[in-house]
Amino acid sequence: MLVRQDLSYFFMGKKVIRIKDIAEKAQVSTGTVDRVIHNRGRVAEDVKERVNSIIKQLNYEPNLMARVLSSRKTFNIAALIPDHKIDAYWSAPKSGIKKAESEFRAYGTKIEYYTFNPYKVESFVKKADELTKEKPDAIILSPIFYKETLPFFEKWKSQNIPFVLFNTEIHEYDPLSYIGQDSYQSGLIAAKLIHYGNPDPSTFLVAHIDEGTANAAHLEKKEQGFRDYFEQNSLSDYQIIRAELNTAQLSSFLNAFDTILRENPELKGIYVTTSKAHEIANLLQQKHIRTLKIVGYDLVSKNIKLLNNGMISFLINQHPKGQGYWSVSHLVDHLIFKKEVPMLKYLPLDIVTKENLNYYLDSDE
Amino acid sequence: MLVRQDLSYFFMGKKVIRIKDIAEKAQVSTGTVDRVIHNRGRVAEDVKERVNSIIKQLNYEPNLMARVLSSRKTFNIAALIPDHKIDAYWSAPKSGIKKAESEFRAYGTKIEYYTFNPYKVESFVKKADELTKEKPDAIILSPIFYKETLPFFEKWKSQNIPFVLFNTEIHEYDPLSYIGQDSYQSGLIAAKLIHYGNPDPSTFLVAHIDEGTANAAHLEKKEQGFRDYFEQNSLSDYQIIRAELNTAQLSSFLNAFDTILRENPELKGIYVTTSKAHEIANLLQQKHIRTLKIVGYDLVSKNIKLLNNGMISFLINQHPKGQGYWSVSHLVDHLIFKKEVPMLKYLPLDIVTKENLNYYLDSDE
DNA sequence: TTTGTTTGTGTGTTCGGACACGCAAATATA
DNA sequence: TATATTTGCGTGTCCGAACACACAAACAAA
Repeated sequence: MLVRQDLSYFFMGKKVIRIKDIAEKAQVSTGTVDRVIHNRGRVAEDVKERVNSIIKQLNYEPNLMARVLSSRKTFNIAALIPDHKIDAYWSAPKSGIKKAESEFRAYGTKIEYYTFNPYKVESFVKKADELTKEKPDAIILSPIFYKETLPFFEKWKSQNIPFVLFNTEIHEYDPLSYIGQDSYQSGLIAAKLIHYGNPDPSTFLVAHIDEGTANAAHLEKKEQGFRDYFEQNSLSDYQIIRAELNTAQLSSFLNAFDTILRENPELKGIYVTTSKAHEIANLLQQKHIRTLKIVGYDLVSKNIKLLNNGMISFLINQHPKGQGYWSVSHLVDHLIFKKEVPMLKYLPLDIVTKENLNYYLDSDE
Repeated sequence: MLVRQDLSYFFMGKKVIRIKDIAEKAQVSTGTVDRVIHNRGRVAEDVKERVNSIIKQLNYEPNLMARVLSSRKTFNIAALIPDHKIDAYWSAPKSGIKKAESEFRAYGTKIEYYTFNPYKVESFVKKADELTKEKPDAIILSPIFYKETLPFFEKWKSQNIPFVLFNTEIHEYDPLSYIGQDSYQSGLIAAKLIHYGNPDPSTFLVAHIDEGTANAAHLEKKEQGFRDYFEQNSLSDYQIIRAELNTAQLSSFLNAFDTILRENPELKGIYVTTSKAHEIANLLQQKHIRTLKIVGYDLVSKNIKLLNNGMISFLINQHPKGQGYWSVSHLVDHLIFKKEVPMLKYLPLDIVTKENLNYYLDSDE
């Protein structure tokens, strides 16, 4: 008969501590140590303290492999996200979620998708209701409807279901974690880029296109960052104007834009705070106007085309794929590995030109 | 007595395949399946085929947790890297390696560091010799000395020790993987940035500072990218000049630079292809020249200071930390998880301004 | 005092895979 | 033919942690 002896092995000169080692040192059984670790009760107070102090002293770190393997739970994560068939932007976060899903599948995570129409509140509420009924172990969502989301937060909170937000930040009922971009900083960057390309005093337009109240806070922060750049650098001879445009009503959109062009002959740059820079760029292309610098957001295909032909100067990439990925990753760290996860994770803001576009298109963060 | 029955559990509707399941279906024992999987021989040919076809058919994916847990090997990885006390640039890759080390410690990886003086070949050779004697399970290195590295590659190759290169690319004796930046593309980007800020025809300087032959290929590629940008965009009325400067001999450096300034009154921008943009920026600051746009590389503290006060317009970040991290990560994927790893990984090129600097300073990729 | 419940602790099985060993049958060598 | 060796396959233990269960002692209720 084979008996491999108890190695209690060493790693980098240090003994690797197992529950068994703690048990021996504390003169109790592994079961007791386990009960202490998981606070499952049924342990005498003095023993508990003794074990805990030994755990601390030996700097015990549980073996995650063994933990995952032995407690073979499956965690159901619900992802409440906008339908990418309706707004292409959302395909990136989804692919990030999918990437994480496949990476963490082995740990027993399962993701159920609830997709809603980003332009219809009812659709959001309906899906959120469905999801809540299923009582998932955790939730990922982009709460683009502020008012309607709050009651759900309350419910999840009371049911102790952790949720992670991405893309859109809501502070109330603190989520486990928020993954997103720093809108204010991105406004600063946009300003820098536009200013850098137009060193002489002129007029710049901040255009909020096609996003109503849903993202209002974000857009405001972006605009504030943009304006503050000029303020901070004492560039008071630059004029910043703003416009809210909606391409749904095409003719009024065209009119409004024409008016802006007419009334601002000194206009040299446009900062589009949403992913709709292509709407403006297309228009300018049709009008054969090539003197305006456009800075926009997000690597959606329509933007990419116009970045490549030079109509758009820069796109700021908010790592939408990374947002999806990290949302899941944080949840897995929390649920499975019981790690502390940061409450806030701002993803980097990448400045994308046609020259470095390739990296961001299929970067697998 | 408790008997938990064999669950052969389901996940997302699909049965999760274990060795046991394969064994049952193939009417053999798990030991046999194991021998097939690991090609340990001692299996009849027909059985082997049967098992293999079932593995394929059921799309068996080994449980990595279980694998790591049961085969409790420790892998010794040797990291051969330049001393960051001599050149600050190298602290970033090292911190990336350390990050990966702590992340993968649980999988049984141990990293031994061999640091050499990046300015002394002998130092490199000595450390490489030491390392080779230790017969590590894998090697990570930045082969900044081309000629001297080749014999080691040969040796490691013959000893079947996989090695990963980062930062500096050498094609011969193909490494397991190369992690680095696309120098040519970064030249293009630099050109775009400098041109964007100087739309009117003028002169630009490509300055190679303080790096001799070690990085020659890289620097050439950068310059080529820079020049090609103007070519591709038919900007033939821009003049591109080049200079190789060495700050070690200070007076000749100053003289050379003065000459350049004197002879090129139309000079509007400087592209520093190394991490030494601060040398130029400092000089210009002393001379109170603020009309030149400088684009350089790497977030070393001296550069950061000058980025923040506006002397340097942009820094291109080559993700040095990520290079270290991904080197280890690829090795772990290969050694432990037996995954396919890409032969080439170009990390993104980030355009850093003082506005988005924060993200890159402690971004934990 | 007897019976029931709570508290404290130890034991044994399991997760999926790796590998050492046992052992019979087939084949080779004497 | 007797003895060695190789080949093919099964069994059992272990990795470290989780958790179900067994069971004695302490305490409470009858």
